[in-house]
Amino acid sequence: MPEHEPGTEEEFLASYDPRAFDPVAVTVDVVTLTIRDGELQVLLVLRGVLPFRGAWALPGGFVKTGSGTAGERVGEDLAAAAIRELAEETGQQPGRFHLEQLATYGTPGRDPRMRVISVAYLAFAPELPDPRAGSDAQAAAWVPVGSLGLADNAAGQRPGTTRKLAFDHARILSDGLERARSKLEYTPLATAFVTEPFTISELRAVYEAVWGEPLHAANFHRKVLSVPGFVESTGETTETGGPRGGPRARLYRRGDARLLHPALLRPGLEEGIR
Amino acid sequence: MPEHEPGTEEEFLASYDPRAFDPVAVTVDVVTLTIRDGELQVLLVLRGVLPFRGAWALPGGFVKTGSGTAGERVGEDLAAAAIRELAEETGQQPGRFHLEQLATYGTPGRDPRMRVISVAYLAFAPELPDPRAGSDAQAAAWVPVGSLGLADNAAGQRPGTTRKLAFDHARILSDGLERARSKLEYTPLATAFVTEPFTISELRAVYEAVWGEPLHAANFHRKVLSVPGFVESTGETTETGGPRGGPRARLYRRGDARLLHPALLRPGLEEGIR
DNA sequence: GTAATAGTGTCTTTCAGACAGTATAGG
DNA sequence: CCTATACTGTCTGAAAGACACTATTAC
Repeated sequence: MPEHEPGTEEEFLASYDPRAFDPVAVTVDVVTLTIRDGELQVLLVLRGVLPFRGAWALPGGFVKTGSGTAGERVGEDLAAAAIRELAEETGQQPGRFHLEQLATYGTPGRDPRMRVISVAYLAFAPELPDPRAGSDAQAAAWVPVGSLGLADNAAGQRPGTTRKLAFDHARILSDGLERARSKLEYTPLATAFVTEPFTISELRAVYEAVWGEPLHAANFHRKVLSVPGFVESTGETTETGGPRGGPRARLYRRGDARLLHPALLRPGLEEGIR
Repeated sequence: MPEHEPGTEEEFLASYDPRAFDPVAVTVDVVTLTIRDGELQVLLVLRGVLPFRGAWALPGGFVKTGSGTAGERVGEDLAAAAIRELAEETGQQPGRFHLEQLATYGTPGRDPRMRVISVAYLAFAPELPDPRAGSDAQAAAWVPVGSLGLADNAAGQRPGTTRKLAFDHARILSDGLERARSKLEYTPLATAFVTEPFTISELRAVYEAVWGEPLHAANFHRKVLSVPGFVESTGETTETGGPRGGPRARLYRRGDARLLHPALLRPGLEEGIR
């Protein structure tokens, strides 16, 4: 780190050498969640290159840092890199997802190649067509999270069919799932998993899939409608009843609330996590 | 990125050149909050080096990435770097703080020297002695957050006395404050701001300082004691009454709950953030 | 004494959850 | 017909907020 102390910021920056640093790489990894076949699924890629060739991993890649130096705005933003990775694998245009930063993972040795800092993002998507493999990937697929046997505290796991994820991606996915479960409680993000217009039952299916437990249909219905700004009625109903009978359901679109008051508290969490 | 496809992971890693990447630096910045003189304060340093010499900033510095290559576990973990920075400025031993990762900031141009990815951490500290300046800093001080005129949505600001922070540290601090306000609701983290044993009034003062509004003393008292695992009684009381009279208060220590059920909801947030 | 604070009792309102019941659809 | 589902009514218990009140200390 240069310490010759020029007088002005301009002089200082002109004489600054960014290559004096040890090599580090910055990547983004994206946990993309959706509901398919009534269960929570995550977008994974089958790695086609080393390291971890042949293992499943979260889609991700290196952030384009650019080669400019002082003051030039080169390279891409972290969120932009996440959107790019997501678009590569799903073939969807960016605007369709809710995307938020999850956490950053930088423990030495987590990538065998070099020191890698991974900024993980969390995306919520409505039901999408089958993914396509991007570069460096042999395949991309939606995988039920319950089939991954993650060591977290949610219900509905099948530890038998564990598929080992590359790097520390099991940990990242686990953190993403916990964030998703938590955010359903106090934000209207469940609506990011459905396409408009949607029924209250479809919304309930989202909660049941993410939380991994059945909810009381009648109380859920009343609760959703009583939270201001969660959903708003379109005045329409579905064309037909459900697949196994029942009346036509009313249709709703997303409301304008960004926080749910009061929140939808997750059941089964009553007696404290001590 | 080499693409000559050796057969095994070992061969691949041996031929991998980490220096083929554009230069990026990774830093940690720490938002350290405490309660002093009944108000929420943040630890800032007065920068003694360029860029932004003479401006106040969050304490932070470059992560030691080490120069090892394939597979070697060199360099320091991100959290370790945050603890190191914190210890440098406060002179306190690490274990006394609650520390958690806040978010990562990597917009191109946010640091005029080069592309810098900053992993921000959030620390909660009990009342501590005056800080000392570490390297690269002319001074370090506890600064009331209300005096910084941040553009956030909390009460009790004085936009007149704005002190401009270096880099995008105003944004980072603002995010940290919002995280702190939110975490007081559903976790027992308020206890990280007081020294054991503490009184319910001291705990209430923490909530009032962080949330920036007075709370109903009687209801707060009953509420805290009714949440299982939040605090546990020591059986002792204070030696004397308060500075302006009143009976001796009972003393408590931290309970074993990690989540508050039911939560202490923040008032004034009732009508939704639409 | 007065003023301030610690802590308790109790009432009202709100909300979550349980359960019953009605109406509408598919088969 | 039977069954499944959408939605409403109503009751109970938990909890938040408001207010009144007592007890204990500093001054």
